[in-house]
Parts: sequence; structure tokens; C-alpha cells
Amino acid sequence: MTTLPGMADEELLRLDQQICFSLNAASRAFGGVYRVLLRDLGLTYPQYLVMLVLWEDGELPVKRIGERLRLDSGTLSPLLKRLETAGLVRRERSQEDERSVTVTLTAEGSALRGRAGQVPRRLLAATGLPVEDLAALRELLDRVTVALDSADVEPAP
Amino acid sequence: MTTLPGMADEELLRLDQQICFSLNAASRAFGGVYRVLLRDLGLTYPQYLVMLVLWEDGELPVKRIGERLRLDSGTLSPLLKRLETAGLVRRERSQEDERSVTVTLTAEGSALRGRAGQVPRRLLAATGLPVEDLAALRELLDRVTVALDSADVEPAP
DNA sequence: CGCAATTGAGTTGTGCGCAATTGAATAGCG
DNA sequence: CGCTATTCAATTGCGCACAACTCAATTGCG
Repeated sequence: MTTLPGMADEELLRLDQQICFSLNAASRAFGGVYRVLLRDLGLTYPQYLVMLVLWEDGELPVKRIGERLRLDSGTLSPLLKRLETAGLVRRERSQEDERSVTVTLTAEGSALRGRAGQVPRRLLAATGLPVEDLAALRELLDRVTVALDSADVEPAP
Repeated sequence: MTTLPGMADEELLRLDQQICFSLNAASRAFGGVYRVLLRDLGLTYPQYLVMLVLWEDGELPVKRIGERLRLDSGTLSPLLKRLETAGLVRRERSQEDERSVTVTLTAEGSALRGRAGQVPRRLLAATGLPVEDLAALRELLDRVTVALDSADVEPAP
């Protein structure tokens, strides 16, 4: 792993600041636009993510949803409970394995897909970037994610 | 605003999905590395951001901190109270303007800067990307942030 | 088979982000 | 000058992320 030899800690402190600021700002900016786009559907952004995977697969165990979205039960359990209260989803213990809970779309949940149809187009338009740039952005993000996930950072400085 | 005319809603749904996944994953990956690096200092990542701006300026009113980090009082008030409890920071009402609260580093807070010196270097190394790629990433993130912030998305789909 | 280890959901507690509101201090206008 | 509008911090309420834990069901090993 490169140690960035030619730079003083002071400079790095600033560069570091810029990178985390940029990522943070972008993340919050996306969140803000999604919030507006989804308000009408009564969904938050993480709830929208869950609905996306359910719209693809119809029904899934909680475990699979968590794997797809990298969310744990501490996040999913209350979130799914809210989706159930909203009438979009049903939760039932699996019969083959009583530990597992299967999440199924209700008719209302499936119907919501139609109303969500314009969300991606409007979001991509709001980014103001051509599709090629978005692809480049995604590629960089994925590379940095893989590296960060596999970098085992030692706790002690 | 362009409507990305040549693509079906289905394709856009996937692209949209991929982009939010990637951004989400990157954000969480950064968070995880920062968490490990900062554990020792007793700081969370947002607390670290506040310390960064204080290390630069020594003392700042809450308002200015919020402007720099784009955080509102609902986030900053309890966060600063925790930093004060940890002994890193003092909070005092300004005398010129009694509405304003000035946040000042304590000796302990200033001293923490030394121990944080290796954090940026270690973080940048963990990204596994050359500095030019990180600059490109930052540039794309900033562009998309500006666009998203200035795009006034209409609430109704 | 029987018991320990693992797995899957759920719960609790802490901290952050955002919206909406409160309350006090200041600024600005008539 | 006096009243209204604005500004600043703090608070409340909700939802999410993460860690640590509980508990039941299942797996697997001796």
C-alpha cells in the first residue's frame, strides 16, 4: 500500500478533509433529492431500496434483503415493520425454517411500482451529469469501496 | 433539464439502483474505516469533522461550524455537548451577540490534533487509489452535488 | 442420538440527519 | 422609539446505521 511519501501531514489533513466533505455532501445531496421524489409515495430512501429489490423478486426472506442491501436486522426489522404497517408488505415465518421470515409484497405494494416509475429518470436528470460521467463516478466509487472493505486497518494509531 | 430520451424506465431503474447502491456502499465503507481509525481518539466521524474545522480556526461560533460542514443545530447542539463533556471543547455565549454561542478548543482538544495526525494518511492509503483518481472522484462528486443542490425537483410525480 | 455451535430475527442503546417548533436576542422599518 | 421580522441555538420527534445482546430454531459433531 502506498504511503504517499512526498506530503506533509498538514497537507494530507486538508486533502482528507476535502474528500470526506465531498463524499458527505454528495451523499446528503442525493438524499435530499430522493426525499422530495419519494415523499409522495410515503417512502424514505432506505424503504425505497427495499421496495426495489422486492419489485424485482416479489418475495424474499429478510436475510436475502439484508445481503442485497448490506443492511442488518437492526435496521431491517423496524423498517419492515413500518412497511407492513403502511400495508405495502406482509411478513410471515417460513414453514421450512421457522427462524426465517419471508417478506411478500401486497397488492398495494406491487401497485406502488407504477407510481415510482418516474423516480429514476427524474433523479438522473437532477444530477446534471451525462450518463457516461455517472458510469465513471460509479466505477470510482466501486473501486474505492472494494479497497476500503478489504483494507484491514489496524485499530491503534 | 434533459429527459434522457433513449432509455426505457426499466433500464433507468437499474442504473439508478446501481448508482445509489454504489454511493451508499462507498459512504458506509468510508465510515467503517474512519470508525476504526477514530475509535482510539474517542471521536465519531462527524465529531472528527467538527474538530478538523476547529483545529484550523481555533474557535468558531456554532453558526460558522454549521455552514462549513452543512450541519444544522439539530445535529450540532447535542454533538457539541458531547465534545464538551469529553473535555475537548468549551461553549460560551458571545458577548457581542447573546444569541450566538462560541465554541473554543480546550488544551486537551488542541492536543488531540497530534494524535490525529496519522489518520488522513492511513485513510488515503486504505482507499487504494492513486491521488489523481481521488481528485477525479472528488471532482465528480462536487459537480453532482452542485447540480443536485441547485436542481429544484418538483414534489409531485 | 444428544449436546454444543451456528444461524436468523428481533431488541436495546447510542449517535447522526432532517423537519418543525420554541424562545430569546437582535435588526429593521414605520 | 416601538413593534415586527429575522436570526441563532436548542429541543423534540422520527428514521436510519451500527454494536451488542437475546432467544428460538437448526445444524453438525462426537
